[in-house]
Amino acid sequence: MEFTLNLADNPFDLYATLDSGQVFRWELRNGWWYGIIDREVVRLRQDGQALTCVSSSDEMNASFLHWYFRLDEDFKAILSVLMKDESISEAVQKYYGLRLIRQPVWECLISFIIATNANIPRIRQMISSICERYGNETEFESLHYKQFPSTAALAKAPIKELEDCGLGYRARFVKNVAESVYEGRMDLSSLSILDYSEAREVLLESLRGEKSLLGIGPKVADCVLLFSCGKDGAFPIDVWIAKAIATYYPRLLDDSVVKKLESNVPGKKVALSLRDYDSIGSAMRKYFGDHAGLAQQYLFHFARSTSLGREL
DNA sequence: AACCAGGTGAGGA
DNA sequence: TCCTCACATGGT
Repeated sequence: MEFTLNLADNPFDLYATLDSGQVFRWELRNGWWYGIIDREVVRLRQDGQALTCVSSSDEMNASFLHWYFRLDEDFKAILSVLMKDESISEAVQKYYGLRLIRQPVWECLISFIIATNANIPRIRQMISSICERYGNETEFESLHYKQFPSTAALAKAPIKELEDCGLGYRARFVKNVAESVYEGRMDLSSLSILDYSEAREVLLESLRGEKSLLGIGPKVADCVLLFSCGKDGAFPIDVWIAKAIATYYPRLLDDSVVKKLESNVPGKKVALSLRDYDSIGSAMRKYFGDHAGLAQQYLFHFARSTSLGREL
């Protein structure tokens, strides 16, 4: 299947979108972005207003791609609400057309468990390793690609093997969550139906009683809710966003929270309580509105690309 | 060679 | 409920 979408005046930046740290498996080769969405291999390229898609499956059609990249929304209207000050406006202008993606929830959940306390190149490496070892193969244009591993494959994987994929101490979290999903104790398909706080409860609380080693905290939960469950108000707070907020938006936060963020000097780490974390999320939703999550994604990408990390 | 990375859970005040 | 610390490992 091959087709070309005309983006017309619908702002879209394929590169920024796939390079913004929401997805970890897309690769740029010879001018094409190669990716695997569920079972299907796809290659994409953007030439101005034209977005060309080639894949082996008829399911990878224009309407799916619209859904996946959220091209059917009134993006300009959403952005105009977000651009309330100089800081966010600069970030939006720099990566204009960066979109949130609707990615498969299982892959997203495992990916962001793996992402804890690691940098993006290493996250990509770890995910690539588990796909290589546990993923089913798909052929495309006479090359072989690996799908993201099934719940069964990761649930049954020995912890030692997962550690060998470079996961380190994350191995037991991945196996534990995989078992929970595989055995039906955690229902990922319910998340997009529930509202934000209900869905968050499912991720954070559903297994607390029986097992304490889960690996899903508020940040991982927010990533899943934002990047694959359509909870547009979710506002994941990682070290980069914490720096960005301390720099650009201290006026929106309680003094005590600002002090904690500012005390994040070399050698120390952000130690936000759940209460503080949630208060920041609420403040940002109040300020940016229902699409605060998109603002978060621009600020994240912007913070990482500037010298924010070194200067603070 | 240290320090850091899309954080979280355990344990103790 | 909050704070501190360990955690595996590779990037910078």
